[in-house]
Amino acid sequence: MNELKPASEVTGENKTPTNFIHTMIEEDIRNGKNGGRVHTRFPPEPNGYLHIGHAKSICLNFGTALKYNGKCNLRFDDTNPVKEDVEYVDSIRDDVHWLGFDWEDREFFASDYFQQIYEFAEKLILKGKAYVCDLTAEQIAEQKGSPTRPGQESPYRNRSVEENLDLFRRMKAGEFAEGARVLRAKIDMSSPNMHLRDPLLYRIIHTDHHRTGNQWCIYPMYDFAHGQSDSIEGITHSICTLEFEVHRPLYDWCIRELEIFAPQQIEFARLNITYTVMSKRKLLELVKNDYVSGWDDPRMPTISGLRRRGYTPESIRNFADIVGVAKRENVIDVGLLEFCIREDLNKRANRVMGVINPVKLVITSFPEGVVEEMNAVNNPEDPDAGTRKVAFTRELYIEREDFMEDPPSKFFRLAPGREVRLKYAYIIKCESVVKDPLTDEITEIHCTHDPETLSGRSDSTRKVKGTLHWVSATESIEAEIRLYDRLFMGEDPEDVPEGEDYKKTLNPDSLKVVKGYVESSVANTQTLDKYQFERLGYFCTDIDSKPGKPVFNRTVALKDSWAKSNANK
RNA sequence: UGUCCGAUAGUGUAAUGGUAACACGUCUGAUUUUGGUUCAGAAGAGUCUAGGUUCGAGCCCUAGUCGGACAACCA
Repeated sequence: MNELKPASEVTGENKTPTNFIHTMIEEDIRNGKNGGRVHTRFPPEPNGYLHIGHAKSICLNFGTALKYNGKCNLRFDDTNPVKEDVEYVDSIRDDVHWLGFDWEDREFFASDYFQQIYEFAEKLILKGKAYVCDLTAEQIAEQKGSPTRPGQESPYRNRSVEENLDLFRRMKAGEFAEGARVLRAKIDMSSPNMHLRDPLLYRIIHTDHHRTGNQWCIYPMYDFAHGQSDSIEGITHSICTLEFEVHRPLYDWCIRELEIFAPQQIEFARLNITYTVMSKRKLLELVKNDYVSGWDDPRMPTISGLRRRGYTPESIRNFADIVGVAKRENVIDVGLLEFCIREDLNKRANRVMGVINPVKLVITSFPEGVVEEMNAVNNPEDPDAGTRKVAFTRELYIEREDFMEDPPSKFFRLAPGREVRLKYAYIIKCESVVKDPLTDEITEIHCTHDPETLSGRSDSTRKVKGTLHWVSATESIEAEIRLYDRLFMGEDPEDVPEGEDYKKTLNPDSLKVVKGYVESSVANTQTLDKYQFERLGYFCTDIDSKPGKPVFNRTVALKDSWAKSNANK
């Protein structure tokens, strides 16, 4: 079910998500810019796990390349050794791949270009466009001014080319302490754009890099690495999120001063989803402080979390298509994501019966010790999925919510004196209930069955309002069921009273673990197998699942118009 | 008091000077051995405001309003 398809089959061509980026690209192609070539890149920093917002970017970048017969590179933007780690590199590779995209042999690292970028820096120094500055971080910040107030020029701004070159080379040689000096671009301290006020290009960091080890002790800043990397790779369209819009003049400045190939940076609005947070910093905090079990906790909006939750790559790609690409800030209703996975799983997931809040039901008219094999359809949406047998016995479990002693008129399920069909089995009638004398809790429901109504029989045409799922009390297997709800209680977790923190809005009931029973056909279930538990929702086998002791995650519940109409009252 | 960006049904996204469409959501009804699916249908915006250009403006221009981004040796 999750087999990887070639990238060429997964998206692009047939779907036409017309958006402003594609409009721009088509114009570039028409004008013969870059010889009509389209080359994009997905440039994550390996300092955390990818989330659904990255998925949107991945689909955009790889999808765009596919659509215009171009290429898309995977490039790790690893210019800050103190935050980055190989663990993240590996997870990013896995996630992009799992989503269904292939970067072939074009896996790059900004750190691959450190030497080249260093030479770019020397070139700038030689041109008199960069200088070594000895000010402290605090002093630089102070002299930067504010958006409405111009900055002041550094006293080191007019060092000679020779002195700058000498100092920069000694920075590289490790002669100076961390933070002692930086290389700065010489642009305009009174520019209305803060990023043009002599931005930092290089800083000294005496930390081993996950790829280059101790080879370097100076590292380029984002602004002096990203555009250069794009240029080196021949990226034609460098797609990024809105917050980099103000960086674009600097991006262009560097390219122009360096006189190298000029990619075009295009910005789009990042994805936001209701009831979740989408920043690596916050997600990292949730992981580090054990608010969740890890980056792949099924409640996390990470790709690995969604995967473990039971989402399919197809559903996520489709979601990325549906939400569209634009420049205005947006918040997508999490219901749309749920729609996408239901739509996909409805077609693909086999049905199975499982009871997650069991109450015993005894068919008093059915003989003891007899096991009747009922025929069940695996997937009504897919005739090729075939059928299976489900064991029916005198004692069964049904869902506690499927019985009411004193039901409202619109309740179609079981109640004293009422009839329902047991799916794939008989119509039964409730005769009595047994209660715990102490708690008044119903412990057993006693019913009789009508043997003439066996499912599938030509003469079993009697109609009843309700059909219940069930499981044999003796032939089913016990399972751990993990029921997930949204991680945060409020639509916007950031929307908290002054001085409070988004973590205050964490939903204490986002995970409920229950013991349930499932039909024995799933005894040999494998990790990530997906099912629809009839009438309940879509479930997927968790990595914690063991043979004989299955564990299922609820991916998403089925739509429930009954529950909804009740909730509205 | 700065610069940049944005503003279209509840939420998103289209409409590229010709009279607002699609998806999700909502609401009906039909079918259904899943209160699922499917099918049929409905309601819901006159495009932030004010001017202007034009035969004609959601699209172009101007001003304003509101929202966002920008002052990390992060990316």
